[in-house]
Amino acid sequence: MNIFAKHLIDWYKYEGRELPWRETRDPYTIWVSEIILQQTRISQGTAYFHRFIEQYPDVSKLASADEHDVLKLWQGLGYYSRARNMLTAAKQVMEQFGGKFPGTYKELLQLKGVGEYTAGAIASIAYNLPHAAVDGNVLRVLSRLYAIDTPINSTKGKKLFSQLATEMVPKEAPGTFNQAIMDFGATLCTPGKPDCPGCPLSDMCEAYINNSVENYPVKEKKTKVLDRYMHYLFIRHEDRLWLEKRNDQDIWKNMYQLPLIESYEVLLPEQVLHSKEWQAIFDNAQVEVRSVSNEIIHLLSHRKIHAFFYEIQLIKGEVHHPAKPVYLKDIFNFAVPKLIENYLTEKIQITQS
DNA sequence: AAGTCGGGGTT
DNA sequence: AACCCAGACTT
Repeated sequence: MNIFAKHLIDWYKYEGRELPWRETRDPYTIWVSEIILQQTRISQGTAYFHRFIEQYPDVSKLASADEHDVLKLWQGLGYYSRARNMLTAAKQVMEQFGGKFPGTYKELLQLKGVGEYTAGAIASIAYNLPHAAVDGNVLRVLSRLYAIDTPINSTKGKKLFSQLATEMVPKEAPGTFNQAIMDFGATLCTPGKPDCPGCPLSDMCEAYINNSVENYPVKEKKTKVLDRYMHYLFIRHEDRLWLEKRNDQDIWKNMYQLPLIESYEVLLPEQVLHSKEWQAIFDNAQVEVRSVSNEIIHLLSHRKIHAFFYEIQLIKGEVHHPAKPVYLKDIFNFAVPKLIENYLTEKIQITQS
């Protein structure tokens, strides 16, 4: 075994974290944990992991689930394509792999939502196969260890780091090594203020030797954030509220929301009330606009959403909109984006107090 | 190769 | 405000 792997596994033995999904070798359970933890901190994902395994204890249960139920379970976690893809993948396991979770790296890669990282993680942790699992932690650790300037998110960088990681994986303990290097990156070789004095690899770390640890890893690009303006209509009539399902190829696909008037520039309430969209929705109906919320900023990784909530009472007439009236007592059964959840939670509390 | 897709914690 | 988190998919 190479010296890096030896030190990392030794460190892991004493400093590694105890995590729920480390108590099993079941590939389904490990898969669930890996998908949940994509771009997600353990502190945020753990509760979702427990609820997911409780509701869908095996792949056949998940395969026969309703997509909306899975999205509801995923609500608040973000990157909802993960939930939709898991349902697709579960059906793949039932149909293409006869209900048995695929047992090789190549087969794992065929599952929807499983990329190189996740396939390597499952293959190594569940099956002890010698594949690397290169996540953000591994990129950081390797870039420092070898003082590599190639951007980690460039095509060249991905290939290079994947190669390095694969060479480092010891055939004796691939799963243990992959979890060790990830824990090491998450708790010691951290993005800011890494604990170099307490690091068992500092003697061999090129970046530390050059006193340049903070310069690694190198990334190219930055995502530019676009503004979107969402004018949500909280339309009430007696004990019902209008909700619609988002179907477009867009954020929050297949989740529910309040009827929406969207613009790509700032609109005053006066302009919303006189917009074509508004006129089309309410036509000859009689409504009262009870209130308009302040601007609520909802930040996503690549969008800045400016949201406004219009509280509208339908007095009489019809609402011409694909949205359907649902009973207020049922609204929390619908999967909604965090932005909507926050508003509804606050609004219903006020309504009931 | 660049853009899309969430939400939350840390600095 | 910027960065990052057990990334993958689409264009």
